Amino acid sequence: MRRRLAPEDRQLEIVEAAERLLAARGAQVRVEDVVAEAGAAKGTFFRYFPVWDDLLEAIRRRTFARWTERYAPPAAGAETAAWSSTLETLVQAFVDFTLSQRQLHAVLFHSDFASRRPLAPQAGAVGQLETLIRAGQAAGAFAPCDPRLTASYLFAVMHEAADQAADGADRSYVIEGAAALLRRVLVPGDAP
Amino acid sequence: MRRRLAPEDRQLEIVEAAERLLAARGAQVRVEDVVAEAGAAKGTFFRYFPVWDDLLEAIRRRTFARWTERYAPPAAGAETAAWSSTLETLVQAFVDFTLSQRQLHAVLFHSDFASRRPLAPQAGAVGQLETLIRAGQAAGAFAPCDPRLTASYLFAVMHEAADQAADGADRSYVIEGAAALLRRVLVPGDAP
Amino acid sequence: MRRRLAPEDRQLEIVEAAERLLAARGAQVRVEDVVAEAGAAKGTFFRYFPVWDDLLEAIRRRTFARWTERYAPPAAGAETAAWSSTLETLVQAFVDFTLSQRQLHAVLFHSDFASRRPLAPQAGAVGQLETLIRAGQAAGAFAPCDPRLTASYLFAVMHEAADQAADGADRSYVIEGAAALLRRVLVPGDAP
Amino acid sequence: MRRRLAPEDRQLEIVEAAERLLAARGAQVRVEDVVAEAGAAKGTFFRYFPVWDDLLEAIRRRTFARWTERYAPPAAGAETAAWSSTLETLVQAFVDFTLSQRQLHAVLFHSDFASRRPLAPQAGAVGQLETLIRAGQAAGAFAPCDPRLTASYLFAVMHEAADQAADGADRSYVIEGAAALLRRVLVPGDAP
DNA sequence: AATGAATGAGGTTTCATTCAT
DNA sequence: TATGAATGAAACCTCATTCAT
Repeated sequence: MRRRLAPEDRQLEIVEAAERLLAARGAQVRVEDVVAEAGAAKGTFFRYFPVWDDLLEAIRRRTFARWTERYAPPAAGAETAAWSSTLETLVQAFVDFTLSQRQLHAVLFHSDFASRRPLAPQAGAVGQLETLIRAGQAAGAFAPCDPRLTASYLFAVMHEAADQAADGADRSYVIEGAAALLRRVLVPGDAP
Repeated sequence: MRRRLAPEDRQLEIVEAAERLLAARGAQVRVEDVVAEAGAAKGTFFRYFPVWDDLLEAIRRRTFARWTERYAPPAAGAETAAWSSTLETLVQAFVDFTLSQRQLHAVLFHSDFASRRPLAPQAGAVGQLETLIRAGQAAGAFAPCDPRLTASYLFAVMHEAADQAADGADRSYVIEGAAALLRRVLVPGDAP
Repeated sequence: MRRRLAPEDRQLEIVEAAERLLAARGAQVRVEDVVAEAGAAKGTFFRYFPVWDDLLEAIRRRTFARWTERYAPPAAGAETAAWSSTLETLVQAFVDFTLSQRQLHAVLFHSDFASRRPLAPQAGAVGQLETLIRAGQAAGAFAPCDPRLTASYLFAVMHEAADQAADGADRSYVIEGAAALLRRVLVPGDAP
Repeated sequence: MRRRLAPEDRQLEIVEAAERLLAARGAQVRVEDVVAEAGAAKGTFFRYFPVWDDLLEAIRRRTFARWTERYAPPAAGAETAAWSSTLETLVQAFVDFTLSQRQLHAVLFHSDFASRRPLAPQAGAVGQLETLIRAGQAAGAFAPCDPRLTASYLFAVMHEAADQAADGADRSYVIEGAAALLRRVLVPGDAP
């Protein structure tokens, strides 16, 4: 049963099959499962992803793209009166996005893969947060600080919020807590 | 070549051998390597650690103990005039401690093991930080907040600082940045 | 169904199983076949022969040993009046020995293995022939020549005789032809 | 990028590409490498050579042709006063020819291919040697013997000489040794 | 005739874990 | 309690060959 496809299409089928399985079963997925789900042969898998981690990297890229689609930060120079609520929206979106794909999240960001294939520092939500901080500073709404370093720290907080929620903590509570933390760090005069 | 030892001694030999190897070679270490280093037989290993993760858990416990030895937080009720510098000392100690055992850190906290065997929320440095926050609040030096949740968030920041330093960022710079963040969050009136 | 054996015994079982299969089916044999025949598990095979060629090398050694058992050259210094018939006996023994294990011979000496794992020059029948030549020369029965080089050439002839016989040529005829050739080369005054 | 060629030209391109690669990298060469080098598609390869061994057979034929070009034996009935030096020339030419394409030689004559696709007995240098022996006998210069069988034996010696040289033995020495052996076998009264 | 994506059996190797001794 | 041989599922990967286009 040989189906000939354009390489991009075939690759896409494999990636989507893998995403489906990883979302459902987490790290237990094997090459064999993926090709079964994708209706392809083993050799075909290795044509597109010579090493398993290559697949995970592709999935990570897609996940970032999906996130960017879901949450677009205010454009630089935007007249945003309410920077505080922007922060809250961000945290909320991030936590919900992460919760919506727990298992996949664990595979991509809490596994050996994550240390074998480190991310560029400006990739994904961290880079986005950095951009947001720069915009807020340019607008005079955020306190001065190293945007990149602060972004990595505050992203760690958001990430932790998502992990807490995934572990059963109350979603709104952790979101509000994290958002408050971000406000205190970024917004001058934000009193406890 | 059978060496009879008290069970605790035998177990200790194995753990220490494993620590040595994990510190040097990270995640590549196998049961076989450990028993070779420890001078024990494979079956003996599994008597003490029925599955591999049990060994890692034991090592994690020891690592926490070592950390507690190295950094003791101010006792509750202590008269600490300088809570800000307490925070800085903590961040610094934590980053240095983590850097001193990078490979081991990666295995314990950035690998599949970490998600297979989640930590109790109050374990290790997080619990310590929670205690510290409560003490600061009791002394009226820290702003009111949920100590446990805030501890988990701020620990995430410290952890990120250590990872940044491990990735080659300037140690003092990331420490200072993280300490500043902790101050802003905890100390009322800490202006940017 | 776990059978615990002394390592040598288990290794022997595997080698013997492999020999049986190689003799019967030639180069088509796979690890899986061998372990099935030997009643062992795949992992057991690789404990003893980390690489397939290691197995073939072991079999080659055994084959040489078996040959040495079957044909012992005259001891150095022996009073052998009839060096010519010694040569004939040698050729005949060699051809018959080779014919008795054609398939195995092909695998060991006419396959990629042979070039991947070259033989020491004095190994097996070549070394034996060298010894024989030296003995004949010491007895004044053989013409002077480089014993090692000549041995390698005359062994090539014997080998070719065996291959011819394996290919269907008349056994006695090729043996007599090869023996005559050896005589002409080694025995002074042997007229055509 | 489809290039239309006369079938013979296309086939020739493939064979030449394969020869180049086999000469350089020996048995590691894959169909994929060959078509890349030849600028053809995989399917095209199999149009001309339905199985890989067909390619090797074609190359073997070309190698024989090249050899015949390089070394032409004295025509039957030629007046060759110096049959001994003819033998020496032959050995020398053969060893040098073989050395000039070691890797290719190994693939063609010391690999599984050689046993999967046996040669006709009169092919190549063996047949040539047979012809030479017949000519020498016709001229009364060589002793009587079965020309075909003797040719196969003496060719084995030449082959071994080439292998020795390829393994690092002194070229002139092994050539002289082999030539002397051929003389002793073929030329009556050639004393040691 | 040409292309190159797809196939899938084959093969090597690893290693946590088991269990006979 | 200790030993270490044995297990076997997995994982990874290759590559000659096929065949839809």
